Order: sequence, then C-alpha cells, then structure tokens
Amino acid sequence: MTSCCSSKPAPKIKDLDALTKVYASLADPTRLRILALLRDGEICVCHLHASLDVPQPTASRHLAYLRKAGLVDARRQGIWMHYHLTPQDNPVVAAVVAASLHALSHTEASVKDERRLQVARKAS
Amino acid sequence: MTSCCSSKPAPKIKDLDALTKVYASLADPTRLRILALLRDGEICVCHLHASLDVPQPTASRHLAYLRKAGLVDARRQGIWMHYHLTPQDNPVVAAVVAASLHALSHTEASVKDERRLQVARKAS
DNA sequence: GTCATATATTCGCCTTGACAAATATATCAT
DNA sequence: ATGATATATTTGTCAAGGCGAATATATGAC
Repeated sequence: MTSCCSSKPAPKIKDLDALTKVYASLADPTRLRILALLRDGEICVCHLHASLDVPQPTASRHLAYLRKAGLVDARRQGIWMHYHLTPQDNPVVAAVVAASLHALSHTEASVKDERRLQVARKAS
Repeated sequence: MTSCCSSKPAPKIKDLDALTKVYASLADPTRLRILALLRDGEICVCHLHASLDVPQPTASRHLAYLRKAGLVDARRQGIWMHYHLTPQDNPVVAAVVAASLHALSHTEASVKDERRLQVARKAS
C-alpha cells in the first residue's frame, strides 16, 4: 500500500522468522477481531472483552500474545489498560498488517464487534 | 493493492475462519519460501525441495497443506508434479496474499532460494 | 511383468498454543 | 490496613501441526 519499492529492492527483513511470527499472530480469530477493533484507536480491555464477548482472561492472553509479537502496545491510565496498534517501522510488515486490517473490515464479525463497541462505550 | 473498495464496503467474507486459515498457512517459514518461489510461475517438486534444501517429504507435506488451504494447485506432467499459486477470486484474500509475496521478495532467504532455483533448473 | 524415479503418506515423538477455571497482581477508595 | 475493580498469569488438559524416518504410490522405461 504505502510506497516502499522505490529503487532496486534490497532485502529489509533479516530472516523469515519475523514475518512468520507476524502471520502466526494473525492466525487466530480472536486476535484478528482485536486488531480490527483497534484499527480506529486505543481501547481498554474492559471494552474489548465486552465487544468480543469472550472471558476477560482470554482477551488478556491474546493481548499479551500480540504485545510480545510487537503488534500492539499498552498504556496504563489508572485502573485501565488501553491497547493500541503499534506503528510498524518496517514498511513491508506495515503493508502486511494493513492488508490484514483491510480484509478484516470486510468481515461480518468485525462489523458486529464494532457495533458492540459503540454500545459498550456509551454504557461507559 | 487491486481495486476493491469502490463504493460502500460490504462484507465479502462470511466469517473469520477463511482469513484465519490463510494466515495459518502463512505462519510457517518453509511454506512462505515455497510461495515466494511460486511467485514467478509453476515449479516441480524436485526443483522446489532442491531450492529449499529440505527433505522431499517435508516439501510434499507443506505443499499438501497449502493445497488444502487453497493457496496452490498442482498439475501432473508425467512423473512430475508442477505446483503453482491458485488465483484468488476473493479480492480481499488476494490482497492479503499479494502483501505476503511482496514482503517475501524483501527477504534474504527468498533471494537465495531463487538463486538456487536457477541453478537447479539449469542442471535440469 | 521389473526397475528406477518422483511424489505422497504414515508413524512416533515433541512443541506450541488454544481453552476454562482458578488465582495473582495492581490500582484506587476508604 | 480492607475492599472493590481491572487486568494478568498460572494450572491442567487437549488438539494441531512440526520433524525425521520409513513406507506407500504413481508414472514411465524396459
């Protein structure tokens, strides 16, 4: 998506393991739904697991996975943890993530999740 | 990459499982290397496992996985099986695969694999 | 038919990661 | 300090899938 291959393409990823790890992170429906929700900005865990309708420990586990994989970051604000997408410095990885988010926006599940997020936020 | 969101984006993927399956297929270094090699056209298994420097059963196992996932197809020509990328009819999935192939082209491993493929083909 | 070559599958063995349930930790209010 | 709420981690269990080694299958030459 973003400009990347301006001149002769030089290898920018040392090994495949970085890419493999990203794809492993994307190979779970709950994690995909989380990423889709985070597309528009940060969300606290309480709203996340309410929107996804999964137990709170499940949401935490997947968030920890995504954090270790470098796809999301967290910010503490009092009692709440707010998660957001990590800006990818590697343009190639960024394109992979962008394609994923784009695909997710075409998903029924994500559309419904977003609706539930609106509701959860209004009930704040 | 390809034009997709012309008007209001309507959901085109019934559930997340299709996407999840694609990402699970991409979450293995050997399979990523295979897809990268297939980018320029079909290749027979013998050249594939020679270029990848993995045992033949390993290559076959991953090819079977990719075939089941709908990412590659095979064509028999006498003794040889030629594998090629399956054209994705779903534009959203196609974009995901395209992003993957693009990322792979920036990978040292794939560059080396391609070189080995040239050698293997010349030794035909 | 036999033999050689190309490809696919099966069999143990092991690691990763999913889940539910329970428990632990952190922050704030009191 | 206690209690309440928000989040994270541990525990036990299970299934998916990785590998190497061996075996099975398919095609063509003879």
